[in-house]
Amino acid sequence: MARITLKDVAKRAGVSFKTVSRVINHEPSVSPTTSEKVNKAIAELNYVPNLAARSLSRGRAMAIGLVAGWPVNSPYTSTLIEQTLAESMRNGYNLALFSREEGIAKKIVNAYLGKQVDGIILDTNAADDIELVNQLNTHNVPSVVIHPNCKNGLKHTSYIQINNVIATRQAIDYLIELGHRAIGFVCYKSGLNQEDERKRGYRLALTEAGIPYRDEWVYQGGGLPYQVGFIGTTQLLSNQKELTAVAAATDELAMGTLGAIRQLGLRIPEDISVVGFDDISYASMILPPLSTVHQPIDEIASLAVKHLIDTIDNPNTAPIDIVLPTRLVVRDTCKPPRHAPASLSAS
Amino acid sequence: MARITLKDVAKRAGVSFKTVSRVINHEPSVSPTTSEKVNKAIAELNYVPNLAARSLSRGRAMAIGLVAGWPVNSPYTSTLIEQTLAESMRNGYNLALFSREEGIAKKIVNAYLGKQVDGIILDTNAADDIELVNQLNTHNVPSVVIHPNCKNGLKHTSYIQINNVIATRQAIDYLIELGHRAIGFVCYKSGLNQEDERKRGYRLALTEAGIPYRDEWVYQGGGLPYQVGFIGTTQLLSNQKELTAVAAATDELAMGTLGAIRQLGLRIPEDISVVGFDDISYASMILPPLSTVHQPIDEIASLAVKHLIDTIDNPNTAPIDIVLPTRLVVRDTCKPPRHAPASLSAS
DNA sequence: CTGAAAGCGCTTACAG
DNA sequence: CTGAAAGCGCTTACAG
Repeated sequence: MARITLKDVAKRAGVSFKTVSRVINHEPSVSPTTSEKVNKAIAELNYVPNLAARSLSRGRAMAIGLVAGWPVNSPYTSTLIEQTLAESMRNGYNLALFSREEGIAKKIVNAYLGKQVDGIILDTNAADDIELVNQLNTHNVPSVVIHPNCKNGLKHTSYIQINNVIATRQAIDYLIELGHRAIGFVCYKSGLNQEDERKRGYRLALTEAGIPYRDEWVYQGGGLPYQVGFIGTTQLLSNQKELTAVAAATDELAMGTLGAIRQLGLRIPEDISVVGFDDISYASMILPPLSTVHQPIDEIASLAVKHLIDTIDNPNTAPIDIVLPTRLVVRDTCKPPRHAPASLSAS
Repeated sequence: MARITLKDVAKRAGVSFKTVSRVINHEPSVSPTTSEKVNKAIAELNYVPNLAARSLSRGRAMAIGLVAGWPVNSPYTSTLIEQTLAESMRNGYNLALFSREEGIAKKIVNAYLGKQVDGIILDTNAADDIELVNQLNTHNVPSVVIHPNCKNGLKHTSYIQINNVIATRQAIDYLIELGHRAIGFVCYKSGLNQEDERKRGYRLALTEAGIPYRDEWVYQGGGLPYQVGFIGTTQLLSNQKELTAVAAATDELAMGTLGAIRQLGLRIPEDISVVGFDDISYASMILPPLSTVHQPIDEIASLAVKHLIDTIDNPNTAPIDIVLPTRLVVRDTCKPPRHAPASLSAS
C-alpha cells in the first residue's frame, strides 16, 4: 500500500496539487465545483495529509508539550494531564508528555528547537523549576507556567495559578460559620509555596475570627500523603480533645484524616468535621463525600492550552498572569459541633 | 535567532553537510578527527536536528501513541501512562497521548498514516475496542493491545495481559492458608472479562479448598469504585456475620472496604482481613498498608513499548501474545481469623 | 480562481 | 572515509 499523497489526489481530481493543498487548508479562493471534485477524490483515495511534511514546510509541529509533576499518577497530576489532553485535542494539537528528570531543561528546549512541539506547559506545583523556566525564556519557547513557585518577571512566560491563602480561608471560614472554634490543621512540612500559603490562610482565618492560633493544633509531617494525614490526625485528635474539626491541606491528606477518625472510633461528621483542599475526583467519590475547596484544574488546563496556542499563533501576544478563583464545595463531612457556642459567625 | 541547520554546522566544521549527518547518526564510517571537528562545531553552534525533517525523509515519527482508558486519572490508567512514558523516553521515542472518544479509530489511523506516530499501544482494560483493533490491523498499524477483552486472532497485533483467574486465586489461597473459610468478595457487576475472571478465580479457590461457594458472600455492584466497595462491604458484613475476611476485586474497591470496616467499628486486620487486587500505588501508601496481588504495570508498559519499537524497526517481527505473572504482596491487612479452624491449609 | 517554482532540513542510495 | 544528487510531502510567496 503505497502512501497516497497530494499528487495522487490531484491526478484523480484532475487539478494541480497546489489546488488540493488549498482545499485541505480551507483557503477561500477555490471554486465550489473544484473543491467538491477534490473532496471526492480525497474521500475515494482515503487521503491523509502527512503532518511531518506540513510541519517541516510550515515550521509548526501542531503539538504542545506538557511537563508534568512526578508522580504522574497522583490525583492532581493525572487530572491535569487528562484536562490538558482533552483541551489540546479539541484545538487540533497533539500532546507530548515529558517527565521531570535529569537534563529535562535541555530536552524540552531541544524538542522545541527540533520542532517536535510548538510550546510548553509547565506545572511547577511542588517543584523547583527556576532553571527550567529560565531556559525556556532564554530560548523564546512559548510557555505557560502553572502554579509557579516563584516568578522571575520574565517577558515571555505566562503564569496561571490560584490563591492558596484565600482558598484555605474559604474552608476555615466555613467551619467557623458552622460554629467550630477548635480546628486542627494537617499539612506537609516543606518550603513550598502551596503549603506555606495554605497554613497562612488557616492562621489568618482563625485570627480574624478572634480565635487565637495555637501551634498544638497544627501537624506538619513529611512522607506519603495518606500516612501524613492519618498519623497527623491521630496525633492531633488524641492530644487535643477540644478539637471538633480537622482541615487537611490537600484532599490526599484528608483521605488519611478520614481513616484515622474512624480508627479512633469517631464518626464523620457527627463527632469530627473534616474539610480538604483541591477537590480531586476521589473527594466526591468516597463516603461520606468530602467537603473541600475546589481547585479548577479543568479551567487551568484549558486556559493554559488556549493561551499557549494564542502565543504560538502570534508571538507578540502579551503574557498573562492570572489567578483563578477557587470555591468551597459543601458535601457531607461537616456539621456544627455538638455543643455549638452561641452565635459566633461573623460576616 | 535564525535556525541552525546541518549546513551551518558543515560550514563551521569545514566538511560537507552529509558528513555532519553521519556524525549525528553515529555512522561508523567517519574518521575520528573529522567527527571531533564536527562535534565541536555542533556544540559551539548549539545545533539541534530538526526532527520534522528527519521524520519526513526517514518516514519515521519517533513517537508512539498511547490510547489509554478513561478516566485518565484513575490509579491504573495514570500509572500505565507514567510507565509507558518513562519507557518511551528511555528508548528515544516521544509519547503522544490519545483519549478514547468518538471517532478515535479514524483519528488514530490518521495519526499513523500522517506519520505522527509509528505505532500504537492500546489499553483495552474495561473497554470494548473490537472495532478499533480491527481498524489498526486493517491499516497495518504496528500495535500492541494491553488486557485485550477479546482477541480476534489478528496477524499484526500483539497482546499483553495477566491471568485474572490465577491472580485472584493467589489472594484467596493466601486467605485460606491463614485459616479463613468465610471470605466475602466484592466486585463490579459487568460483562467485562476482568470482573468475570476474578470472580471465577474466587469461586475456584474456594471450591478447591473444599469450601462451598455461596452467593450471599458475593456483592456485585455498579457505580463508583469506593462506593461500591464501601456499600458492598457494609452489606456483606452486616448480613453475614460469619465472614472473617473480604477480598475486593480491585484496590480501588478495597479502599471502600477499609472505610466500611472501620465505620462498622471493626479493626483491620484483627477483626476482618482484607485483600485487594492490582497493587496500585495507594495500596502501599495507606494505613494499614494493603495486602494485594501485584499487577506488573511497569513490566506490561515496558514490554509493550519495547515490542512495539521492535515491530516498528522490523515489520516482520512476529506478534507476541504474552501472559505476565502476578504475585501476592503481603502487607498488613491480613491475619489468621480469631478462632482459626484446626489446620486447614492444603498445599 | 489556479498553476509552476523553490524550499523546509534532513536522509537514502550512488559514486568515488 | 567523504561528497553531489535526488527526494521525503508539503507550503509559501510569486505569477498569471
